[in-house]
Amino acid sequence: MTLTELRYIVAVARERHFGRAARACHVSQPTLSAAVKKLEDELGVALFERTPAEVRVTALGERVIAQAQRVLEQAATIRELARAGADELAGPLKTGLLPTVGPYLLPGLIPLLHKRAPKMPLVVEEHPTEALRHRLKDGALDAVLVSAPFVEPGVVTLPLYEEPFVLALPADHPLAHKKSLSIEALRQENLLLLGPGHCFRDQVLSVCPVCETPSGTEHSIQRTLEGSSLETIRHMVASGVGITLLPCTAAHGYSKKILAVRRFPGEQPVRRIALAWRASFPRPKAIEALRRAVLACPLECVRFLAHAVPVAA
Amino acid sequence: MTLTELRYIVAVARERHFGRAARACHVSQPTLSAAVKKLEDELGVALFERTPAEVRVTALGERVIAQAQRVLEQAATIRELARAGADELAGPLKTGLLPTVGPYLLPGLIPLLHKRAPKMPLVVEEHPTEALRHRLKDGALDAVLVSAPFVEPGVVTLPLYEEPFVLALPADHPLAHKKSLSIEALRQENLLLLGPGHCFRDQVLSVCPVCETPSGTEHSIQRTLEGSSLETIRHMVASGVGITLLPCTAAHGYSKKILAVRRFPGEQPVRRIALAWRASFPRPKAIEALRRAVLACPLECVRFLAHAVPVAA
DNA sequence: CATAAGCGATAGATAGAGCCTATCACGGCG
DNA sequence: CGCCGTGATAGGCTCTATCTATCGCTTATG
Repeated sequence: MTLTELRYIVAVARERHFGRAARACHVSQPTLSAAVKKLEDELGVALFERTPAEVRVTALGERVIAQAQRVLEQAATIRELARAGADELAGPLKTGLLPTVGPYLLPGLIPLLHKRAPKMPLVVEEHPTEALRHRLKDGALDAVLVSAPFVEPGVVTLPLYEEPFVLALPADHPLAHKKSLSIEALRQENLLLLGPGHCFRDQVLSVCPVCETPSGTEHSIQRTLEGSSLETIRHMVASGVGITLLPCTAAHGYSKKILAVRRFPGEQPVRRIALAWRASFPRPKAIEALRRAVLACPLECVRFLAHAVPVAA
Repeated sequence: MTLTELRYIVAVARERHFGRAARACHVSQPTLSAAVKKLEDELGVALFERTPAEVRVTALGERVIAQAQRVLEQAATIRELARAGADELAGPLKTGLLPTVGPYLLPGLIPLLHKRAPKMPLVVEEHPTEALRHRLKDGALDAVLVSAPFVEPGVVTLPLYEEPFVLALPADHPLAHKKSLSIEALRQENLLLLGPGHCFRDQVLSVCPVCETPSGTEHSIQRTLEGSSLETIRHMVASGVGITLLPCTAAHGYSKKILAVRRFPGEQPVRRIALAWRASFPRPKAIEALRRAVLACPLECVRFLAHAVPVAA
């Protein structure tokens, strides 16, 4: 039994005439006759009674043809489903990003993407790098925004922008007004840090000066704040608890009279935010739309990498 | 799109593995891969995301496969319909017969046929010959029992039995006891006749003697009883209104003290009852069952023609 | 009554679809 | 680094869906 054969018997039943039915199906009359006969043989029943005057549908044929029509309708809805879903820019895109990225990127990204791909809602999750990696691999996420390097077999990674780290400190802190600023100057400062697992924490530690201690090398005086976010740390800095390094996109929002933000001179510490997706993900246009939307985001302090080349691991 | 392809994608979705799905479908893995790809190309969408670790069903794929399952179920119903209807001895057989046959044949025929083909109810209509002819040709009836000759293009006719005409008359009628009986003796009798359109009326007239009248040749004194049946005529004969000729199967039922029934000696007038059906009717076994059931009917006064050969016009 | 026309079935030929085996490319794993 | 398992690809074969041409039957018509 084939869908073609079902189309043929429905046509014959409708036209009550093999020749007309064949024309309606755009095949020759022998083709249609043979197909009908083949189906009748396969089913072991006569669907039509051929008389010289007319083609009559048997009692059983009526039921079979009604059912065939149902099958054809259902098959047609498959095509409709496909047509409706053929647009890669339709349907939710499951996206994951770092907690140190989301709050500062999404407010600009979401409206942009909604304008460019209105039928593609962005479903967003925030997780640390390793959770993002895992959820990307097992299909829970379609795309992730992480900090480079991000190497994973079967995953394509594409850097989107470089984001300098800036120093955030209370407005009345001595370093807020010192002419020359260097990383070294942080050695004796009380540095507030995100909890372990946050890649930004590790990046901060890797650029900060270390100090000698009895137990070996240690970083400057620091307080790790478990379960906190950049936002809470910023509030704490503003309230005078200590200083911190922030991605530049996370530095704004406080009055300068309370919170001072300073760039480092010369070669600045940076992180490189990259977009990553499974190489096999079947909606490349959705990825591309997301990429372009990120590049168009109003992030004033970052350096966009519009012409970076995707790298597959 | 083919039903085979739909089967394949459903299997892949179920097994989440091309190789296992191929085994489940009893085809090689490349065959299945190619078929899935062909369907995806035709629909213009990706149904599966192939990763080294596993095969993932896309969001759209989920919907397409659910729909495909529905299509396959509906297609399976066609097979079930056909299987249930493959028995030619199942389903009603639309049968028509003469009003002068039905009341005398059916009481014996129905139980016999019900025993031999329990799943084939006999749907019965009584009509005059021409109405039967018309309804047979246009498919309203599948088989008819008529009086031969019955010639019709595309229709096969097969005589089943010969039925003598007998004389019915009041028990106190002179002819009821006369030793020698001949058709000629009816010349002056009051002959009761069915209305025009009944073939039996014509058959009776064709065997009865005619008498000369001023306006030409006419039959013996007769009364045509419009809208009547053999039954009513028989009652009228019993009540003494006149005499009549009856098919022998219609002669029984009255006490001999009231209604006398006499055969004619020698060559008897007869009618030949035949079974007729469209040559193209697709249930020959149903016709054969009906034929055998008629031949097995307890009609004591008829001569069965068990070995007659079907004749197509 | 013979001829012509209409219809579905049949015959023979051809192109394509479906299927196979063998092999490749790629990632995972010891 | 080589081996295994996966799905994709290549090459070849068979079957089938389709075509054109024709037949056989029935009906309409001169």
